[in-house]
Amino acid sequence: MSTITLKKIASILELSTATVSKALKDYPDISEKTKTKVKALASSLNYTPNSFAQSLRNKESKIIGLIIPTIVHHFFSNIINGVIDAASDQGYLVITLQSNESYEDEKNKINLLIEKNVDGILLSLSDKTVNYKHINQLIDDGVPIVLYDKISKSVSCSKVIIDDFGVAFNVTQYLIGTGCKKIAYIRGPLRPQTTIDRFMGYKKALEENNIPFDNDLVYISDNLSFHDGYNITSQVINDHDKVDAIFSFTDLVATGVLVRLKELGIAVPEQISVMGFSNWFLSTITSPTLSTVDQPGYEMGIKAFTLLYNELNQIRNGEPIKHEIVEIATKIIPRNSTKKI
Amino acid sequence: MSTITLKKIASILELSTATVSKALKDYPDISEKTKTKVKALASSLNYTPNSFAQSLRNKESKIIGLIIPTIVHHFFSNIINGVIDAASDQGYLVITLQSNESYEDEKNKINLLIEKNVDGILLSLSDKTVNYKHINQLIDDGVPIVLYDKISKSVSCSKVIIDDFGVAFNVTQYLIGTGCKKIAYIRGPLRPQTTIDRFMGYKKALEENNIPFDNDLVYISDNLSFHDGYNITSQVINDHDKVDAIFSFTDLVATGVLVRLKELGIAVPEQISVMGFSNWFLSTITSPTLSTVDQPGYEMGIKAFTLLYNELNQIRNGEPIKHEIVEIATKIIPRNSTKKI
DNA sequence: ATAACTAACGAAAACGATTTCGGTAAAAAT
DNA sequence: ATTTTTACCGAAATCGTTTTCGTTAGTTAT
Repeated sequence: MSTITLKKIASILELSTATVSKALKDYPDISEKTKTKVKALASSLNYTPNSFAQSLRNKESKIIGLIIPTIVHHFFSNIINGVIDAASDQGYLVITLQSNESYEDEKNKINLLIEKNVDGILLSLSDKTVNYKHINQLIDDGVPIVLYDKISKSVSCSKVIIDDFGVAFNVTQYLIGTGCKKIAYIRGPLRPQTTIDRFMGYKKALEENNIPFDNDLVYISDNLSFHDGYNITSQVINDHDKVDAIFSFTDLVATGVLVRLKELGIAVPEQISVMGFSNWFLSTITSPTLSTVDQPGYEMGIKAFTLLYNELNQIRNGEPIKHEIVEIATKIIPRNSTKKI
Repeated sequence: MSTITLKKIASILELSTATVSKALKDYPDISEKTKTKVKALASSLNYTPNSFAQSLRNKESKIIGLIIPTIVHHFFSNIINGVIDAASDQGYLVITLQSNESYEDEKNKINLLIEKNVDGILLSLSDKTVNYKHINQLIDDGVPIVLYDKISKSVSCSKVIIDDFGVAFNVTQYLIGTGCKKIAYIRGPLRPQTTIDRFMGYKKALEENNIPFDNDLVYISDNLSFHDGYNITSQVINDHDKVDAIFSFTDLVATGVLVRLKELGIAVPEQISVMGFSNWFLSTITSPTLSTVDQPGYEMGIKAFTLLYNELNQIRNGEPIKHEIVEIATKIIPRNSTKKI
């Protein structure tokens, strides 16, 4: 009932709190005899240090903040999972918050975390964030922060990303390798770096294969939804003849593409190949199953925490802080919505 | 850079920290003049109270713990979302942890949260948990806890549930209403209360319609996976003639059922109706789309936090703690995998 | 003019854990 | 026998906020 403290243990053993504290942490200036005595009593009394007092004294909470654009999302769920696992391994706990792809929310949530004195923050930028003052402010204040997935090149901090450019390049190359020549591309919103890089990869691959880039073949899906994929597909078919592939920014959109193509009686992949991105679970159960790119959220989460953890240690040891940029490997997962090579 | 504290403000204004503290919290024994002076300086200096000191002093962290069996799961993602939203509204932050459906993990994660002095815990029991000592221990220690979704009737605390029995009863009734007479049921693991209740609801509906219960029509899916649904469907077709409906514990399993039936050339719903449970997103994109039951995770999350919050307030006010059991409404969502009434 | 209030502020003691800097005893060295 | 070590332990200051209980100066009442 009544919480048990160092003072209580000390008074029972007729020692000082200083001695008890040091005994529990194996300080060399405490005899083995009292150490074992103290430890025995502490464990029998089920003593756990008051974390508030520890945090106050040590100036660290052993808690980190994680800001996710949208929690209910397969990829980001995996990120959360990875972060929490990696953090637990090092004795850190994770407070998760959601930015809802809103700049205001992002700022507010960051402030909440700062007020709670988290030791560091893991952040994926909202699609609406175009101003990075709030992030740079954090960095100036010495709050360790690492950006993951949706990053900005104009912020100087550690980052975990995938090689969006390279992957999009390879995917396009792959489609061309299966004989596709007129590849429509459904891209995401204009601003985020990921959407820009993937778009550039797509474009570059066309160039290298001497396929003229046609801006009319590029469609924008603003909210990356099933319905966007569905509707855009109608447009694609309406606008163009002989499109033989649709490469879509994310699996959810690609699923909409598949459904619409089936309605239109267009054979996949015989007439049109469809390629997704992210390897959501649902890509394994569409018909036909969806070729896609594995985007390893769990690993990204692990890595993001690891980078943060490194910076935390650098700070603790008074070393200069080294920012690191890590690229997570991805791979194409061919399934039945694209032709065999 | 250097963190700014009450003491610092006090010395600048030549006041005591006591006065500054009270001024910021609008104590009546501070003059308006000094209040405005203090507040002005505090905000211009961007003062935020040190949460560690506050927690230590006030004995509350304004953080709650949330334990989820598996994070990467549509229903539970929605729970997380609801909890976080409801908590933020009241100034609480949420530490999320995962039990991985393991009893040991569940115990350990609870301990981590307790050591961090969270103000309360939201818990969904792991499938492996059959012993409730660790939970009752918490309750005895006065830690507010509310169970959600996967609960136990033998623990006395607040709970948020859906009426599993009633829903399963209604679903079965619904299938019978569309003309089904031989309904196979794919249930979940034996122990959890939700799986028991849903099974009982299924059974009861058969009884009330004078359809003899046949235990051979009940299959167990231990890990509630797509593959379980797929494989069990093979068995169902192999074991029985004239099965005209398969009611499955969760959408993921039902999706496996759909895929396997399609492979076997069995028409859905003409030959066999398929019913899922949970209304995952994927149930809207299967072919045919899956009839299911809406299981509102977001609302459950909100409600779960609300119950916890109520208990927190009762404790703060020294009132007796009242446990509450809330049932969240669910509804059947007919789609194309079942016949029209 | 004295007593009785009121208004406005501060001193100081928590909350628990950590750590520096001594201090005392016993053991070893001279 | 005296000095120097060594081995152990404790006092006390901190971390930053909160809150009780005074205290003082100024007001109002008698």
